[in-house]
Amino acid sequence: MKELDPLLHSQLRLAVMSILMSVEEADFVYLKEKTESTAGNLSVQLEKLSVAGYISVEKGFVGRKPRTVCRVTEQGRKAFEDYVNALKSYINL
Amino acid sequence: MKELDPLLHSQLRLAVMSILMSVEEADFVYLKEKTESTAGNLSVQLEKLSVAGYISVEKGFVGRKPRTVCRVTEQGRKAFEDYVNALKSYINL
DNA sequence: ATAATTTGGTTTATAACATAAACCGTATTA
DNA sequence: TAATACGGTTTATGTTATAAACCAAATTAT
Repeated sequence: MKELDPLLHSQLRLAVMSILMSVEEADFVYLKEKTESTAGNLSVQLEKLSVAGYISVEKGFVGRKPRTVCRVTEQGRKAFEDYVNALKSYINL
Repeated sequence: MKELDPLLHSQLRLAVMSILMSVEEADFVYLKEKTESTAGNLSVQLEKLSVAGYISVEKGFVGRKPRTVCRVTEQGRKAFEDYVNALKSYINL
């Protein structure tokens, strides 16, 4: 049985990655709404994905309001695909 | 995005359930080998699945050696199927 | 004008969890 | 009879997820 990448095997991080896999880019507010997570939890998990190199996080301003934009990286895309393949050995489709 | 049953969203417990879904019954030693887990970890996770009603655990003896046999329950089977369906909303298959 | 609330977050504290290490009783082997 | 292995359980430890508290800036209400 293959190992399940612990960085992806977490509900919130998986949800974030899942969204980013299908959307080119998404900002903090959008991710928070879509995942129904708290801001604190989301902030922590985005940081982890970012440190792992699975996503890029751009912190900027729109007018004077902060705006954090996330994108999945090539590395993240690959990790996600590997994770899905590993999962298949657990839940025969 | 659907919730992922936290009891199943754990590598070892998922592996155990995955095995039990396809095998009628399996004993402790078999599960330990298949999952490559430590006995301690396996013991703890089996207990959790058992308390949740997802598996039945029969502790008996073969001669004087202990033998623990596990089976998935109807409730467990349903929970596993629900989990798989929930997963599909994360990793579009 | 200023006090209260909202927005967009981060940091810190806490509780749950996974895992490993230590242990136990019985059997077997040296 | 001493050491090792088998089949586990219990306890301790380190991570992890999550929530709570906080912060700065902007907006709304008084």
